[in-house]
Amino acid sequence: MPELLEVETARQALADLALGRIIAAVEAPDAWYLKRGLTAPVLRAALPGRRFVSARRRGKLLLLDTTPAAGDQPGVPDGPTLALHLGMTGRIIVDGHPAGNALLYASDRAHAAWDRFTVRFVDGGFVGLRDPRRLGAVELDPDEDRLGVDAASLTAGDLHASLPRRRGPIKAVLMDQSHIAGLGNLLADEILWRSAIDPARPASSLTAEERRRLARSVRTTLRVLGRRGGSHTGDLMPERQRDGRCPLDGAALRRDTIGGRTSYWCPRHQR
DNA sequence: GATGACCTGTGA
DNA sequence: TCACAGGTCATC
Repeated sequence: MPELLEVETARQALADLALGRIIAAVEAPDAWYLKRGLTAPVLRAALPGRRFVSARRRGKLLLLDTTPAAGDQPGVPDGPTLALHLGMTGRIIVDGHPAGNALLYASDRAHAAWDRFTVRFVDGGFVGLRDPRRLGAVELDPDEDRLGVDAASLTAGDLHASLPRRRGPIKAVLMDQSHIAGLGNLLADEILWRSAIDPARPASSLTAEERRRLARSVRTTLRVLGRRGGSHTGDLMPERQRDGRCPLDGAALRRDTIGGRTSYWCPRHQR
């Protein structure tokens, strides 16, 4: 479950290790993995000869900008932008080393068949996307604005502007990538638990004070769990099971489907 | 806005 | 053996 924090770890690895190296070849053996009309021949025409010049992230989407053409000096992004999505079980591999910790719900083994996409460099190294479950994706020049504000820079003002107009459960709104980008199921549950807000509450029913509390909780949760090592290090995580109990007050946690996802929450202090 | 499909490894 | 994990998209 790579959420914002895991994708950010991958972004840092790419920024540290993948920039400035000349691309030699692209391997895209799984056509289904290429989205929005992209094909392997298009990639092979677009990338070799260029270098990655910056590694960005918007929500859960990784973005690698490239230099204009072969021979041009690195530093000026003017070529196509390669977008990588990790889906549920994707991991970035740089020169054979996986970026970040092993994922929950995903095998930590390496199968050649799981290498869905690889960019090889002239120097012999490579950047790869390994994904057992095939729920990730590769795009070229994606529409970045289909994603909302990145959760890492969310402000109370953003929530004041949007939540009063939204009817759906607050948890579904937090996970709507076109509204706020980067939060997945685990982070959303942890944030709402820390905010003491019932995940099924209509977003429009939150008071201004609750919106402020929620925005603060998004920042705090990302910072704390980021330091601990990822989305799976939340206080609520060990109790995400049947018969789980609230780490705050000991109440029996509820397990409900909210926003289409399994949600754990405390009916005593989340209101 | 809610639901099911996609995909496949894992563990009960 | 089979429910379940869940990010995203198509469809209702």
